[in-house]
This record gives sequence, structure tokens and C-alpha cells, in this order.
Amino acid sequence: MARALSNEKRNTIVETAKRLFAEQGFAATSVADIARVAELPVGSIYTYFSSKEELIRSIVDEGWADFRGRLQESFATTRSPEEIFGLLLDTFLPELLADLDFITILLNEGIVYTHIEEKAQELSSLISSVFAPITRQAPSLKDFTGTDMEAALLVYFLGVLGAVRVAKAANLSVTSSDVLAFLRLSIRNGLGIAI
Amino acid sequence: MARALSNEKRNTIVETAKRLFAEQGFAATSVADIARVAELPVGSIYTYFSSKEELIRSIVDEGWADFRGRLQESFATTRSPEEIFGLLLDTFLPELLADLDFITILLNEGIVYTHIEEKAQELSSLISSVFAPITRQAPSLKDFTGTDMEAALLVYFLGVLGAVRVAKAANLSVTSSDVLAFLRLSIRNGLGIAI
Amino acid sequence: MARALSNEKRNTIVETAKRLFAEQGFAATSVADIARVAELPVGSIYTYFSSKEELIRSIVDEGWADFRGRLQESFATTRSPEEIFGLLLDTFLPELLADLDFITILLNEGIVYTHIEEKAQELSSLISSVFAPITRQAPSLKDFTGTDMEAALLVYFLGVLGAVRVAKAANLSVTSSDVLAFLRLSIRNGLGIAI
Amino acid sequence: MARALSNEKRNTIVETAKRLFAEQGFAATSVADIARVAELPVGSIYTYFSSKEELIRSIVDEGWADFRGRLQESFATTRSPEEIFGLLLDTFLPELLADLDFITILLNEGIVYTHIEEKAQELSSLISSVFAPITRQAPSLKDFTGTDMEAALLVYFLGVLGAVRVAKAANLSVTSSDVLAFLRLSIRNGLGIAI
DNA sequence: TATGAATGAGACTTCATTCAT
DNA sequence: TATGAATGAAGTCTCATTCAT
Repeated sequence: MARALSNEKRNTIVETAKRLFAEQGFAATSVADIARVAELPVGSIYTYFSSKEELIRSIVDEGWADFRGRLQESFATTRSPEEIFGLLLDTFLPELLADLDFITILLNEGIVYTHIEEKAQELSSLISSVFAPITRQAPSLKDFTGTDMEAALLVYFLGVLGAVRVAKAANLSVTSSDVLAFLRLSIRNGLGIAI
Repeated sequence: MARALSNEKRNTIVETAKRLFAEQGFAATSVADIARVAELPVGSIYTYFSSKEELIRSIVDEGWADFRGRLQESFATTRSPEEIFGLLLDTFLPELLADLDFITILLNEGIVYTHIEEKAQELSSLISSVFAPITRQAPSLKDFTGTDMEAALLVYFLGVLGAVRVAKAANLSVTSSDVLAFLRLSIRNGLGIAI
Repeated sequence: MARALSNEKRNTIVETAKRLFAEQGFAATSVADIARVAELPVGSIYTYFSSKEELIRSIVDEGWADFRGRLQESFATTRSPEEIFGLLLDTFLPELLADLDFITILLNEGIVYTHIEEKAQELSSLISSVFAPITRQAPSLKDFTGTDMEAALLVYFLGVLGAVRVAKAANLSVTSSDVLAFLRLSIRNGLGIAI
Repeated sequence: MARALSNEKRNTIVETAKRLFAEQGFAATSVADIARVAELPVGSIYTYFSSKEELIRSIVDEGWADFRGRLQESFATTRSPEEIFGLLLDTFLPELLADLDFITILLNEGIVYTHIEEKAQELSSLISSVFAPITRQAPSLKDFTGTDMEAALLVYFLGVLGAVRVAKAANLSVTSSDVLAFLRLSIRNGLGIAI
């Protein structure tokens, strides 16, 4: 009978908080900041989230669920290395890079406020399971051990995200297209996969 | 003598603050925290630094100066690609990775509290000037444009730092040796440089 | 029919609020607390009471009216000292002590939120008028002045209530039966009334 | 070298808080209230007490230590029933009643914020040990069991405190002298002790 | 009428910085 | 110079009450 919780309001809060947390950091962003930018009264934030910490946790958890969902979807419906890398480069990474604020928060604040180690493990095993067959086919990777592969994935994944993030934050001339182009070249040359 | 004591105290403050800023973030670390952990009175902090912000700026600036100094030194006294990469892999990066707290602060807080864009530009041009001759010699890099190279450097540099950082924070099995080993392999295979 | 339902709800609110106010205090109990425990929506509370303060005032006033009603009833229909004290000890006090929450609220919050001084005056004159004839008959009370009597009534009345309350709150071995037994003895020995 | 903690300031805080907690209740008294009345900045309260709760606990614990100290002192240096009751009536109770705020807080808030049950047990055994020999001597008490005695002590103790408290709060004509006078009479008549 | 989301004043507490000692 | 108590602005969160639904 009373007003229903507004999904629109909740979204506004999440989006505003995500932006401010990414720009200024979690601790440096006050709930009042979020309320002011979102043009909502402070109390409303607490109608939708029981605490500032629950807010960041929701942002990270929901972003992560979305991220993992896309990844699993990609891997579930495709087969050949060409297709997998094509999806990664043309769909998955562009979408991920479009939500750079989520990445920034995950990397900067995730360690303290969320279980980033679980997420890293999860990601690692998910990717490994997909890449294992590929790496066995690529003759250029014969020298790489399993640990090398893990390290490689981490370096490329975090490198790409970090590069785009810093380029944007520091206003460098490098764009996310450039980074993806480099990645494409690396895969083509390093793994001999035609994409 | 009084001077020597002062330097020791200043060092204690810097090291303590660096650790705490890296672990908890700048905003979440209070000056009282630093004083308590450093076993110094709060007032002493203000004898050496005029504000909390000056403290983080000093940490970042001094760390950066040290970092750039090592880099320039490496490049000034060496010539061949093999030597350059050898130095990078055997001396420079291990030393840098040993001071992970500095990196963490630079990447997490640098954007807000220091001029990270200047540093990125500086690093970019410095590295480019060194790598330009190398890339011209490497036949495998003939497809790479200048922008690709910039992107590549960013990806590898931030990828290596990020990988080591996340591996440590998330308690992954990957170590910084693994990451450097992967990097060695990449350089060997990708650039055809024997190291 | 709607009326019956209303009374039931109103009762639930009053009983729940009385318990919580007694346990936690008025200021420490939120309207939302009451609603949650009573399993009613917050809005319902305001259908029956215009404010939180009106709620406590209603509790105290209605409890007091009930209390005074029982007292007057006892005194109106009985005569001899034996009968009066019998009623007090066997009916009135046991009933009063069964509603300890009311007493707790009256003593703890009554001073601020209700006119406890009026109630005290009222009680004092009511009791005095009943006890006056008795004390004139008891030879052992010949040394007691009117003021002594007032003090005596206060001490015994508040002493009994306080003892039962503290015994319960502090989980002492003394029970309300013990307290009443002591009171019976005191009256028997002190006033020479056979009960 | 820096300013020393001021006992005077701490006292002001304690006395102010004690008064306000007694008058309005703990929950209804804000730290800002205390600061305003004490004419101190809010922050200063937290220089001396780590929280509002620690403040009330300090008040209760220190008041209780003082109270118990006086009681033990009285009992340690005296012997005869006459002396004991004399001390109680002429020194101990008047001093206790002079600090009515402490009593009010102990009874109203002690249950939630301090371990009142421990204090009650402590008091009970302390008093019992003193009164045991007395009651054995008083022929008028031959009908009283140990439990009756415990109940009696509670009733008289809480009755006296409650009477004085309500009399003051409700502005009754009964004074604390009257209450003590009644108590003197009761002891004289009931126990046959000449005081 | 019944509901519970909405609101913003005000609660407790922290903290960077100052300055008396 | 060295110290840490002093300060009050600002932070997070609660809550009585209202009112759209």
C-alpha cells in the first residue's frame, strides 16, 4: 500500500557511488557527497543500503556477477580458439572496459572491502579451463609451464585494465582501442591465431 | 648528531606511513595511526611534514625520484638490447617489486594526490627513447606502430606490477619470480632477444 | 467488528511498548522496534497514538488509572485493619507486582514524561485517609508523627516495588513472595495486626 | 611536555554528566548536552572518555567504589549494633543520599549499562555479614528467616533511596531527614536498639 | 484505512591540525 | 624542540513522523 522501493532510485545511487568511489576512493567519498550528486536526501541512501560498506559491496558483487556471467556465456557457446579470442576482443573486453569504474573499485578497494582473493581464484580457474586446450595447440607456447600461463593471464588481464585506466586518468594519448589493438597483435603473433 | 636522529625519525615516519597507506589507503589511515605504529608522538609527524597530504606527496615523489634515478642510471651506462633487458629483469624490476607499497600507493592514491599524469608522460618518453632503437632491430615487431608500442609498454609494465600486487594481496600461488619468468619468456620469444 | 480488531491492535501496541520501554528505556526504544516486535507496520502505531510520547503517557495514565481503581475499590468495600491489610497483601500488591513493567516505567520515565508528582500526592492522600484510623488504633505507632507515616508509606511502597524489581533484574534469589512475606511479618510484628 | 590531562576538566564532565543522566536519563542526554552545560567543546569529552557508554560506566563504577569503600570502612572500625546503626544513620546514609544522582543512575540505568547484579550480590553479602550477629541478638527478630532478612534489607535500602528520590523529584513535603527519622524509629522499635 | 518509503535533524564519534607546556 | 591535550568540523548512521499509494 505504501510507496514501493524505486529501482530507478537504487540505480541512481549505485551509479553515482560507483563513479565517486572510482574517482576519489571509497574512504574519501562521503555519503553526503553521493547524496548531493545523486540529488537525493542523505536518508534515502540508507533506505536502499544499510551502510556505506554494504553499498560498495553491492557495487562490487553485482559488477562481478555481471562480469562473470558474460564470461561464462561467452565460453559456453563457442568452441574454436579463433571464436574465443574473437569474443574476448570484440565483445567481452570492450564491454568490461566500458565499465572502468567497476574495475577501478575492484582493484583499489576490493582488497579491503570484498573478497578479491576468491574472485581471483574463481577467474583463474575459469580462464584456465578454457585456455588449456588452446595452449596445447599453440606450438609457440611449448616453453610455457602452467605457472607461466597463470602469470601470463594475470599480466595481460591486469595490464590491459591498468593501461586503459591510467591512460584515461592521466589523459594519455593511448586509448582503449590502442590497447585492444596491441592485444590483438600479441595474440596473432604470439599464439599464431588468426583474428 | 641531532641531524642523524632527525633523519632516522623522518625515515620511520615515511616507512610506517607508506606501509599503512598501502594497506589501508590514504584516507583510511589517520595521522594518529601512523604515530602509534611508528611509536612516535603525533606532534613529531608535524615536525617533519606540514600536513598529511605533504606526507603522501613526499612518499610518492621520493619514491618516484628513486625509481626514475635507477631507470636512468640503467639506461645511461648500458647499450645492447640484451644488457638493457638483463638489467630490467635482473635488477630494476626486482628492486621495484620489492617496494610494492610504493607501487600500490602510486596506483591507488597517486591519481588523486599526486600528478600521476606527468609521471606517466615522463616514464613513457623515457622508456620510448630507450626502446626505439631496439624495436627497430627486432624483426618480429615490424607490424607494431608507435602507438602499439606505447600500449605494449603500459600493458606489460602495469600488468607486471598489478600481477605481483594482486598475487600478494589475494594470496595467489603466483609469485613475483613467476611473473618475471613469464616476462623473460615473452621477451625472448616475442623480441628474439637472448636473456 | 472493525472496532474489535482495532482494540486488539491497540492492546498489542501498548503491551509491546510497555515491555520494551521497561526493558530498554523510553528513549532507547524506537517506534520501529515496537512495530517490529508487535509485528505491525510502523504506520499503525500512528493510527492509534499521535506520537511516541503520547504512547508512553497512555501507558502510564492507563496503568495508573487501573492501579488507583483497584486501590479505591479495595478501600471502599472493606473496613477492619485486618481486611485492609489482607486485601493489600493478598490481592492488590500481587496484582501490582505482576505488572512490573508498568512500575518500572512509572519510576524510570514517569518523572520526565508524566506528572509523577501529581500521582504521588494523590497516592499519598488516598493512602493516608485509609491508614489514619488504623494508625490511631495501633499502640506501637504512638511515636510516629504524620510526617513519619508519610515517609513510612513511601519507604515501604517503593521498597517493596524496588526490591522485587531489582531482584528480578539482577536475578537475585529473593522472590516477590519473599518480599511479601517480609512485609506480612513487619505488619504483624510492627502493627500487631493478625494476618 | 604537552598539556597534562586536567583533573578539574574530567571532574566537570563527570559531575555534569551525572546530573544530566539522573535528570533526563542516559539515552535522552546527548554528548552535546553535556558539553554545552559543562561549557566545554564536544571533542574534549572524548579526550577524557572514549565513548558515552564509558562515561556512564565510569560514573557508576567510581560512585560504587566510593560507596563500598565507605561502607567497608564503617564496618571495619566499629563493633556494637548501636555503633553500626549510628554510623549508618548519621554518616553513611546521609552521605549516600547527598549523592542522589548516583543512586538514580544506578537504579535507572545500571541494569542495562553496568553489572548491577554483581553489585547487588556484593552489597547483599557485605551487609548480611555485618547484620548476622545483630539479628541473632534481637529477640524481636526471632521469626525472621535468612531470606526474610535479605528481603528486609532490600526493602529498607531501596525504600529509603526511592523515597528520597521520589520526594525530591515529585517535590513532596517529605524530606530526606524525615525518611531517616522514620528509619531511626523503625530500628529503635523493631530491633530494640537505642539510637 | 493501511502501509512502509521518504525525509532531514540530530546523535555519536573521529580526526587533522594547533599550541600550551 | 618535543609533546600530546584541545578543538570543532565533518563523517556515518538513526529515527520520529509524514504522506503517497
